Amino acid sequence: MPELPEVETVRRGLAPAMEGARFVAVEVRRPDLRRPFPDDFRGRLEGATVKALRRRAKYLLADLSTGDVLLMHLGMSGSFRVEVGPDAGRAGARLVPGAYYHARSETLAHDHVVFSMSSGARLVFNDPRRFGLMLLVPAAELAEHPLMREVGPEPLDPGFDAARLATALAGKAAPLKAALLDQTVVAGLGNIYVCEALHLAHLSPRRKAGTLVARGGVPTPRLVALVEAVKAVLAEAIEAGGSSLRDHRRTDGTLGLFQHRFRVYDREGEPCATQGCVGQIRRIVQSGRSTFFCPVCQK
DNA sequence: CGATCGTCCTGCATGC
DNA sequence: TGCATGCAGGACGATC
Repeated sequence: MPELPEVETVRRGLAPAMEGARFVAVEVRRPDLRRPFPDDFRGRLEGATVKALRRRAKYLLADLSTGDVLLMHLGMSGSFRVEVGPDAGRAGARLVPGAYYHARSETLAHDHVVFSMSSGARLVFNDPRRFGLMLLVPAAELAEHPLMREVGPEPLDPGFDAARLATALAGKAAPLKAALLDQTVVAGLGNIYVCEALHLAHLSPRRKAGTLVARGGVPTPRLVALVEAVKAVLAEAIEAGGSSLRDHRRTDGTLGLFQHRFRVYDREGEPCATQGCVGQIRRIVQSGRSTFFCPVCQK
């Protein structure tokens, strides 16, 4: 699913429809996502105003006027679509000048949650595989919530740097691929962007994570390059509106574009894109998941 | 404690 | 065409 760039793209799409708007009606059509919905989910949301819509790791966080935070995760296949009513032109214009939004549609298969907002927008959460999640957490408890407590640094924040990553990776025997997928090491990376970042940094996904840290916990030049690669790949992907494979679309229905810029992901057998490299992209399986890399230039 | 593995669920592509 | 199999952007809980 949605990794950090896709979740951030969704956040940017939802924000104009949610921020400053009130939940007028909340419909839960299917209460059994990854976890059951909280008791009185509807009652706690209706009437509440969204103060801000934030993202942390792959979670969307809506700060509510009631003191609750609505925490949402898209799982593997979750998406939102923003619909505006018969007054589509007006409402759409009010949401984002020039942006296209869905006209109000019939309910589709796997539409599990519908938020009707005072902005005039209907926000429909669709999730075929039902790995998604919605919870309400009192704001004061958010930082210590089990889902948030262990989450690592935001990779695009200045606080995520080589020194910070060195601390997390020091002594780790796990392959770099697995270490970067670990949300406590760095937040928001998933299978695609780990593959892409490792290729950009010319690092093998099979290399032991601890080998990027020199004695005394000092980051090696390779680790510095990895941090730069992670930031660059994520920033470029957000700029492109994320990647659209099977499920992910932007909230206005348009496709993200970053999949056209994959250098390794799902490119098994293709020539390596690294300047001057004669390698061919290979697919291997690590901890049960596909890894794509170039065995020639990734060391 | 840390590191793997299986599992949740549905849809789609592939191959026989 | 029909069916079986495997695979998919995530992450938790069990297990070693």
